[in-house]
Amino acid sequence: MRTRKTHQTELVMQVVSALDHPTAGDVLGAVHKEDPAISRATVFRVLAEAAESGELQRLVLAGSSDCFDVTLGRHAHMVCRCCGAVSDVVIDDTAALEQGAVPVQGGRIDACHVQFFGLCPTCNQEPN
Amino acid sequence: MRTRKTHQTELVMQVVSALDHPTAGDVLGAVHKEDPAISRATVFRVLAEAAESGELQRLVLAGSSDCFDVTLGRHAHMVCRCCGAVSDVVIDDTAALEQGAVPVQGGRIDACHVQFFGLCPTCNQEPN
DNA sequence: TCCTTATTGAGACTGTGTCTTAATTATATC
DNA sequence: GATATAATTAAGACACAGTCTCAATAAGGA
Repeated sequence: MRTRKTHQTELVMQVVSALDHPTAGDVLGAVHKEDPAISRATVFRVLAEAAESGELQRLVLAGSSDCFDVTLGRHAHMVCRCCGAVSDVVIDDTAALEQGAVPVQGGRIDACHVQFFGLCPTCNQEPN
Repeated sequence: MRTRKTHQTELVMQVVSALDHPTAGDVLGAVHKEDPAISRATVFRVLAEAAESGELQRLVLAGSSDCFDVTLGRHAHMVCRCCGAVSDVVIDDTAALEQGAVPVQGGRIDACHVQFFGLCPTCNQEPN
């Protein structure tokens, strides 16, 4: 757990809140606009610790790099197949899906991860 | 499309069929037991091309490196949270889930990716 | 057998994420 | 306000998965 309040951590957390589902790289870019002296390791470390402590949610997505989300409640995500943007999706409970799932070789299912692909609002309105 | 039949491609495809959901690294390891002269680039390239042509399915999973599957039909996968092994899971149609999904910021949902986590048969039987 | 060109091997390169270590600095205590 | 100490940081090495380039090799048709 983090015991001291530092300029670096404050800035990272502020930037994460300001951006929409940023990757660590996105956060690093935005942080560097404010203070280029902050190191890459610090940004990755602060994000990892915030995710660890539950202050943020780390989104581990198929085919994208990890994103960070300030919305903590259970919800799913959509990855735009045009620009890669990640956005929130409200879904029904997946209990039924999990109930109906049969592990062919056996074993036990614990959890279910659902992720959508599609077009974000911006790309959906473009002529292509 | 591949027009020539080579020793390297034959060995890679044979190894993929023999293994269960191998990663490119797994395939490389197994290929090297037979012929250490085959290069990493060749293994990655052959796998990518086979996936591209539909001969194999590339599984892009959240939190794991890509795996290759000789089973082509639509099915889901379970990742063992103990050993990381990937195994097949038969699931119900996800159309209902997709129907009930609401993109909070708007946009359009195209596809749905479902992935399970749990214990593979082996890890499920261990005392821990 | 010879030629053409598809395929390969080697290794550079990229992106994402982690780890190590010495230097810095936030905060408690005086 | 000054000092001590231990948490935090900066820098950069490292690891891993995957891609790309390009000269060398070899498959298969003529």
